Amino acid sequence: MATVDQDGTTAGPDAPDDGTDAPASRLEDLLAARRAKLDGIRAAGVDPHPPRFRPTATLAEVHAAHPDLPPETSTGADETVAGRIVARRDLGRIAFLVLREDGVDLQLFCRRAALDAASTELLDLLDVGDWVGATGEVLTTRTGELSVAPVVLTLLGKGLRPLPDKWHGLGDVEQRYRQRELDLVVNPDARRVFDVRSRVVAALRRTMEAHGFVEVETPMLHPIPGGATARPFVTHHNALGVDLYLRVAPELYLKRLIAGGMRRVFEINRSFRNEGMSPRHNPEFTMLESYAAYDDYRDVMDLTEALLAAAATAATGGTIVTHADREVDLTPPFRRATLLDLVREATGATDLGWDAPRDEVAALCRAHGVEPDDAWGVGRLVVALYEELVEPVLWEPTFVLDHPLEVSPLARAHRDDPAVTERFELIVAGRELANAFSELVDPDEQRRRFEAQVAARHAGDDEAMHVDEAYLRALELGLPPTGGLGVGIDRLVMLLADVTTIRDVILFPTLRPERPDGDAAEDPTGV
RNA sequence: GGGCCGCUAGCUCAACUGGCAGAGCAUCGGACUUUUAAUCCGCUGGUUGCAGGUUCGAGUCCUGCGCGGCCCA
Repeated sequence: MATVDQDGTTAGPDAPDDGTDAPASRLEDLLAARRAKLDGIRAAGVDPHPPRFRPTATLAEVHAAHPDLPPETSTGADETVAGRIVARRDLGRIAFLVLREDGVDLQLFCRRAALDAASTELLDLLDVGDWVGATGEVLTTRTGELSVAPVVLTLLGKGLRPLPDKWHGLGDVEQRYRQRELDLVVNPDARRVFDVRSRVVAALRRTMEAHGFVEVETPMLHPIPGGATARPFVTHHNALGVDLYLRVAPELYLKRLIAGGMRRVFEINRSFRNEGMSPRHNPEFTMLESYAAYDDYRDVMDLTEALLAAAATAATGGTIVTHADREVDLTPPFRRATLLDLVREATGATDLGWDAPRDEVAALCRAHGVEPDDAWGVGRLVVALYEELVEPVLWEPTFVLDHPLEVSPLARAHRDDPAVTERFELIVAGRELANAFSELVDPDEQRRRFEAQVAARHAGDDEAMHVDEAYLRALELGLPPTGGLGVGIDRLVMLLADVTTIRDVILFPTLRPERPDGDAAEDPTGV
């Protein structure tokens, strides 16, 4: 094979060339070359998968401990570091390896004469992609680059597959999503986005806790899908012999906790909607939902502002962020405007009201390129105008208030106008980031709303809700006034990390499975 | 679901109007004691997404399929 003699010693520069060296270019050959080195490592008595390693410092810590050293400085400090080799430059009796750990790079300045015998042998068998530990002095090279000059190299894990191009990285978006691990190794921006995501979620949790909320976890397997108008995924429980639905929202269970006397609860977790995919929709996505006893939707607006300001600060250091080459000012307070006023403004129909004749509103829709559905009432028609004309162009954060009752089956009717609900959506950069309302807590009214949903379902709306008797029973137990909030975490991270597709903020976005080659795939459930 | 675009070596990309499938990087062999996409010399590497069709000849044209992207629903 390529570099290993039959007795397992390396075929280095001094070894005789027996002329059997296989070329290595096709993937198959690249893999074979690395396996040959793995064999050589084992033959040398080295465990390629050691059970444990103890660095004395992370690469980031080495950088932090030795800032701004002039060239050719010896620090006298010995460290043991570890990472993956992402670049290798061989210069005769010297080799430079670049280690990467947690997104931080550090150079190893390997003088063969300084390495012990085993490490010298190992050096010849190391490839880009391998995990390695190194012990030696921290110093700077002639060009001033901070480096560790190892005396000992330790193999921590052999990479058997080649890494993508060191300069161009991995460009194929499909591979980036299917093999996110590769994306994370070679594309620093992928790493940055998920660092932002982690900081944002942590900041949201801290803020909720600071506001007295308790984190809970409610079922993902629902006997009746509820809490949002959306098509669910169906699954099956074998032992119970029943179909269950992956939740489209945790809302109803969380409000049952308020009925049970938990004053303030929140959940950060996945929901699932069986709908089309787009740069803004993934079938599974993450929401923060919270419910607070005694609050109304105005209180929830204050909470929402605090959450966004905290998230923006965690992500970028401040509340003014850049998205798609434009500035977004997330400094509270945010603009507040009713949906009706925004539609009046956008259409010029200044006298538009919820009691307008349906025909007139439908005509207004057509005049603005919106095709009205026969099943839609005035409320839904005005929302259609809003979604077409207003939402996409709202750039600065805006609380859009008081959605029509027709499209808000779980929200309390407005205290001043029975045609609308006490509801808001927060729009930033043309996208809905949050949805909230003063919750409907009257069980009789809720039952009437559910029944209207069932009627809509029978009329062909397969996103309409079902009657959820367990939820109604909880409402009959009695709820105090309650303010509820849902925040789309994925979209929030998109905004704050300045990316335009949801797949870039989800580590493993949903994709059509790769077709199995050869025999047909077995049923993975084993039933 | 519909429309448009893409799929060529491990990676990033070329290949004119249908006429011998190429480059850089990586790999492999060699040189080199301070490199930074190291450099230099040499060699390799292909089911052009898959299946058909048209043609003397298909990466290129046609049909179907697969996967992805964008737009629309």
